Amino acid sequence: MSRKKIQSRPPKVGLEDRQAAASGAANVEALLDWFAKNARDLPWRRTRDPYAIWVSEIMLQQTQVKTVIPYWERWMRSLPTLEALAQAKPEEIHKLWEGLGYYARVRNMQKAAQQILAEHGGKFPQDYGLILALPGIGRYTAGAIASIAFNEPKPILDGNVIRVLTRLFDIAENPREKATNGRLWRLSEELVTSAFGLATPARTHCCSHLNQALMELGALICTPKQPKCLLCPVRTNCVAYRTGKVEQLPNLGPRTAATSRNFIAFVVERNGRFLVRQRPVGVVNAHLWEFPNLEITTNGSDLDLQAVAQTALGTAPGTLEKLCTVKHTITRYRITLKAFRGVLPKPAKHSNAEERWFTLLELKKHDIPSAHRRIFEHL
DNA sequence: GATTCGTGGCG
DNA sequence: TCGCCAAGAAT
Repeated sequence: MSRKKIQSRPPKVGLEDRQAAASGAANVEALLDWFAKNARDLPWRRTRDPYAIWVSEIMLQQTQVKTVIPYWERWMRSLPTLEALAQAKPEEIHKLWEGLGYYARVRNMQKAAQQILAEHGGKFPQDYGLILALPGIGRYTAGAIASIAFNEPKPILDGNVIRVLTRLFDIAENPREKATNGRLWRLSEELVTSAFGLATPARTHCCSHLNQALMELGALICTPKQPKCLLCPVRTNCVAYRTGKVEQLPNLGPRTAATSRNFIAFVVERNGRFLVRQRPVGVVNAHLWEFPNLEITTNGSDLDLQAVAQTALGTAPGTLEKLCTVKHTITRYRITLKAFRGVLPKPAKHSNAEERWFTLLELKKHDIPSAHRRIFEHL
């Protein structure tokens, strides 16, 4: 014991967090008890299969639980094993992902599955460093899989945990700044390490449950607005609660403002088929199919529709009738997409983009970005 | 470190 | 309606 003091390396946890660490064990006990009674019955909580947990974690990146549930269930029915994913056709995995967004996630997942087959004999690696080395897996996801599937004492830090910890320890600095972010990771590590020490024969999932408890608390109690502090298991230790600053945290700073953009899309038909193009690699929604469209900079009142059609299609349909207007937001752009429908007498002569004429049935089977899928619903 | 990558839920 | 935000990663 005294040897430890003699070593006297700089403390991993800063002075400001000494007190926090001291109350750590109490917080961990309270969180584990609360989680045991209040955890939602989510489908991926019924398994400890690392593959199934991995799939859930990738889907849950920047995506709400409610949205993910049906996707996860469909995915696990279609591709129940790592081998199935590794061998699946790219079109199949894209279709299973359609509507979830961030499509690089699903391509990275298949790459990782193939890598696991090649390098780890098809067994999902248990070692944190090996998990972290897989494509599409960063520090958060590696920690989540290591702790949830294998009960390893690895920390996690996501939007929920940032909110819980900045409030619990009254951290007013911006969590996105490097120093503050590092401090939050260390606090998270303190908690999961403390949980690891509480393992008993009756409690064999301490790290898994502690990490999930932090996120569950953020999702159910320690919410961004109108947090339910009176129901919080750690409110007596929560500095922001005691000082009435809960709603002011976390301090994430200003967001980049949204800008408006306008697009015109053309739904052209010929012999019962519709013209679509595949978006090239390197742009938003790469690989997905959409109706030919063009961004316009005018406000639309003095728009020469035939000229726009000429540019977008290489030829102009005789008549164009308005089909629908779709509004959607993608990252920092507020997009208004006006769709017009027409018949093309001759084949459009065409651009470099991959181009097809699909029947409605074929269209339904392909991966289409959300905005264009809403146009499709009007057909 | 700042940007980019989608989409939908919710107040 | 509109802005915020969600089990982040890659570049």
